[in-house]
Amino acid sequence: MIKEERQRLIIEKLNRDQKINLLELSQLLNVSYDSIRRDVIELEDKGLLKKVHGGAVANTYLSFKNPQNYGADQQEVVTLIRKVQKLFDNHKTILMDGGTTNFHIAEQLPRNLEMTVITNSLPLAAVLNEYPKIETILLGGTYHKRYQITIGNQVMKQLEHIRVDLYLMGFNGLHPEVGVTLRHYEESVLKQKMAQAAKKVAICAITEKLHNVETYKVCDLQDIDILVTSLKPSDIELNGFRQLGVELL
Amino acid sequence: MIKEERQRLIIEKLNRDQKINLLELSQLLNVSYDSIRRDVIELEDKGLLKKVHGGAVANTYLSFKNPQNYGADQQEVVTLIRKVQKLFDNHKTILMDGGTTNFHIAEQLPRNLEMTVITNSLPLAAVLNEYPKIETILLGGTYHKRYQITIGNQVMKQLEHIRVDLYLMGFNGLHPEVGVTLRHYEESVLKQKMAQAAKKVAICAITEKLHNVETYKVCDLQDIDILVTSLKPSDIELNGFRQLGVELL
DNA sequence: TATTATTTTGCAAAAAAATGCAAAAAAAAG
DNA sequence: CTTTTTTTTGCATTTTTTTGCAAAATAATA
Repeated sequence: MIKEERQRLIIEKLNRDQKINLLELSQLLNVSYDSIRRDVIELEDKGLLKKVHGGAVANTYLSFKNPQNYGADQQEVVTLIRKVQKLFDNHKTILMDGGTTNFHIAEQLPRNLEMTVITNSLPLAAVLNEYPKIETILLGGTYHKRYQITIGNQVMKQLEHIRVDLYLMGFNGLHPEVGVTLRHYEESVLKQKMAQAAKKVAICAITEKLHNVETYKVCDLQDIDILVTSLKPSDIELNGFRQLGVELL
Repeated sequence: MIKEERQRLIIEKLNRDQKINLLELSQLLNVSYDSIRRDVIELEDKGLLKKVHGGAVANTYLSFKNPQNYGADQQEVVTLIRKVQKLFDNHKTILMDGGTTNFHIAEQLPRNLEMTVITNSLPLAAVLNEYPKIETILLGGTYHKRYQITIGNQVMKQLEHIRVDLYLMGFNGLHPEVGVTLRHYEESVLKQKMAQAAKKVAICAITEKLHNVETYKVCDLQDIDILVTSLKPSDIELNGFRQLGVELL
């Protein structure tokens, strides 16, 4: 039996039962436990299921997260998330702001990652709650209802006393000459401050946002240390982005 | 049976019965008492239920949204909430901490109330989000997963720069001689600080909490300006609570 | 207060996961 | 059709997680 067929059967069974048991499945399909386990790892990497001790469950199992409609570029988002995960390391402290990209990333982290996340996003704090070994620090301030983040002077002040290993910056537009841009002024100021509080700044861009320009500028491309995209570093789309000091992933 | 399957069955049974018994459940699922107990702890950490002695009940944050689930003291809670609403006025700034009581109060406010609420509770911020004219300020700090509040030094520091009209204090025990008490040390210290930041301090007590004493003391009864109960001010139960400076509602 | 039930804690056995390795199978190259 | 290279697979070993148990601490109840 070829791998693809096995994986198809796994997904089918998962859809029927909402859960699978590795041992049971290996006996049923008459292959070694390890093969099934490796299949499940692959399927998890593709974002098709969630691996748990002893088996796997559907992605939405026991979770209040509404099934994500990644939309057309689901595959791109999955690729992106896999790449950006390399930036997460045990014992690091990472600053993450709001936005859907960061939210998706936070949903897909390794279950036992041991680190500290500082954020001004309430949905992010809620997601991070699921990870037993992640310590979450929330930046306090005026609560922005629409974006579900805290903003304002108080957030700025707290940032002055913070120094993190990495800032994963959310944004709206990224252009080789203009730099990183945002649709909202207050956020753009906040993000500048956040960048100052970090040793390194990374941004994670879906292709759609490349070459896009919005109203308010956060910083130049040169101020970004790491740019994560789903493209190969040699891709034509990235012409102009290959600059001194910007690491392409 | 994998852990996730068990946990799902627990949640399902909980949704059906509104409460579960650990012993009963361990026999039903044929696993040790400890496993079930550990499952319940995990589920509580995820905010999916509330652990009680010998079992668990549906999470009040969620279940109270469903009026059917108010349980025995539904009527009392409704009376209380109606009374406490008199403390909320347009153009006031109120400090509210976590706890189910404050959560219920926040759920029932007049639609167009125009005021500012400062809080360290994430569920509270989420609820207040529904009111178009309430400005919410979130106190930032270390996120306590179980209670879904921020705690620690950072919260304390922010409180130093804050002065509010009223602090609606959540608590565990209230006794005429001992004063206001709490089950957790860190929270008790925080509440002291919060009380200092307010012109007036109010507490809202269901009868169950009257005469109750917990481990950590927050303040004396004299430090409370307003005590809201569902009882008449002349009620025998309130003997000892009628003290100089404490206004009974 | 005594008594019972429940929770907490530490511990050891069992189950499962991760890792490294080598044989087998498949694919690619010549 | 071989040979080489890559991928897949199963197995043994180590590490981690889960589980059940028992003693001690704590909470509820009579």
